[in-house]
Amino acid sequence: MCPTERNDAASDASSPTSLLERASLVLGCFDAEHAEIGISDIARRSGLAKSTTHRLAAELIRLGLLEQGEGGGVRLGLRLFELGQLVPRRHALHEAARPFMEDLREATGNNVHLAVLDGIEVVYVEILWARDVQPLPSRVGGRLPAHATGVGKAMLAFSSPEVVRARIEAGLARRTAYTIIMPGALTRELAAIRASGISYDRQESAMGVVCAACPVFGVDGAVVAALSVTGRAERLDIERMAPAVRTAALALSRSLGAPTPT
Amino acid sequence: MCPTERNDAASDASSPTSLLERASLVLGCFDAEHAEIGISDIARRSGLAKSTTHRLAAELIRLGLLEQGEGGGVRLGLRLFELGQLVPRRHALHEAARPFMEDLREATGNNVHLAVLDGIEVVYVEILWARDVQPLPSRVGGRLPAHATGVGKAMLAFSSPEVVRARIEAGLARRTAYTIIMPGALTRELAAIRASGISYDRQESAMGVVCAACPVFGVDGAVVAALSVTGRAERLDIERMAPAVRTAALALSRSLGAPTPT
DNA sequence: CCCATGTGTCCCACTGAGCGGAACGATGCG
DNA sequence: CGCATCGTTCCGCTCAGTGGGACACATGGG
Repeated sequence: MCPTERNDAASDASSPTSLLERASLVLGCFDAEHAEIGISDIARRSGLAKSTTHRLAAELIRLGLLEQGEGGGVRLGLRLFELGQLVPRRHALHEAARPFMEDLREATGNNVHLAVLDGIEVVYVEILWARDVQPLPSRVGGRLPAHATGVGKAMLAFSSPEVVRARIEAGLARRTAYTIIMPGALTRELAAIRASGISYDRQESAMGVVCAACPVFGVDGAVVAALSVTGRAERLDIERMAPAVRTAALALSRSLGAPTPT
Repeated sequence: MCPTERNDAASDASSPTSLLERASLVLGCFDAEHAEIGISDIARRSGLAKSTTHRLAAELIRLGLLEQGEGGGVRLGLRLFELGQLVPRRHALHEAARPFMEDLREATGNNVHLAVLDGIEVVYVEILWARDVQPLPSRVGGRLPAHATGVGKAMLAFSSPEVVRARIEAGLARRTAYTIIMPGALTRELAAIRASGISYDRQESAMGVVCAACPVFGVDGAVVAALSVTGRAERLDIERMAPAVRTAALALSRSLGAPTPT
């Protein structure tokens, strides 16, 4: 429903100039809720001409980036999954972080998240679910604005001022009643995180969801990721989780070759 | 080393006509061993002109499909990981198969693989490693010729004759001394698998690696995946594993809504 | 029953996006 | 120092890609 508004938000107003941009627009039409889409639907969402979409889709299918679905529509192809598994930012972290994440789940009994910063947004790279799987909105490969998540704030706090400025200038979109939307409030929050080394999310990204997060540093001392323990507000005491998260994040940072913090 | 031969194998001899094909060639230059590559290197591998490669890479970076590496080169971007997580063929299976795969690892104590058939090759969708992680060559997102793997033969055996013919016509490449390379031998092997419901890999894909695999069926009764228990030849008695693999595959098929086999 | 509206597919004249040879400055190795 | 190779930039030519329009087919309401 409301099939035309996606394009307005995605491609601003200018028609895409390059073919690759058009193809990228087509790929961007898919999400977790829309796994298989028809040609006309894609054309509508992406704002491309139907004939263009058709030809583009046919080519993408030939390359394995899309594939013919069962309901006559098309869906993302296995080749994308293959390529996705090779992404270094994800791969290297995945390997290194896995044991520490398992420790953290064992110690806290809660959901453990690993995320990286991509520009001004966070991308979840790995999630370990707690034993009693309580459905959380987060998803591996999912993308959220950095200012509205625990892991995002943890990484922003230790990023360059340019990144923080870019985040603010792009707008601090509200996600819940608790989301930090004032630039001044965000700056103060980041200073507090920098001082304490721990970042809390008190229902700022989704109602009823809280987390405690810590930054993870790489060889050059720059922040490369963030770890968090996440759960439902009524069950999880995030202050009590802080030491465990911090310990795991420090251990992971050390194993990545980060210089020992002063 | 030998930087020019990749292109000869990948793009046959004809220069790629479409821009998307060129971009796909660039993305295809990356693998597990080559996570970050320079522009000139990509140009050499893909057979494209250096200026073309440069412009292409810049655009792919703009779209998030590539990103600037640390050593001056470029690497696959996070957006590819994102898209890869949305691939339905992987996603739906992943969710459904996980508990059965864990059962199987628990029951056998060995490595459990889940793979799907993509054309005439298999792609590993999920791998659960045994407690004592003995390094196997398989990798999530990895791709192998179907005729040379246990999971591949399991799926070929229950695929349409056209798929089998396509596999044979594309050539039964040898991977080890035990790989089935004669079309007649493959046809006979597939008939045996069809009869018994179980497929064995006796060091046919890699020396020292054996597995027992079973097909997994979907709603329409067509094969959608394969499960296997894999291990090192000197430690794993694959005949003893067969009942467990078969049980898990049947249970998974049933949970996917497959019609009960006659 | 037909018409209206949806789908996926195909055609083709026009044009501007992309190609790649060439040249550039920076770096590094012998 | 010269030579090689790196990433980057420029620019004229040309053919790949565009998109409006037409088509066959399925659906479903009057």
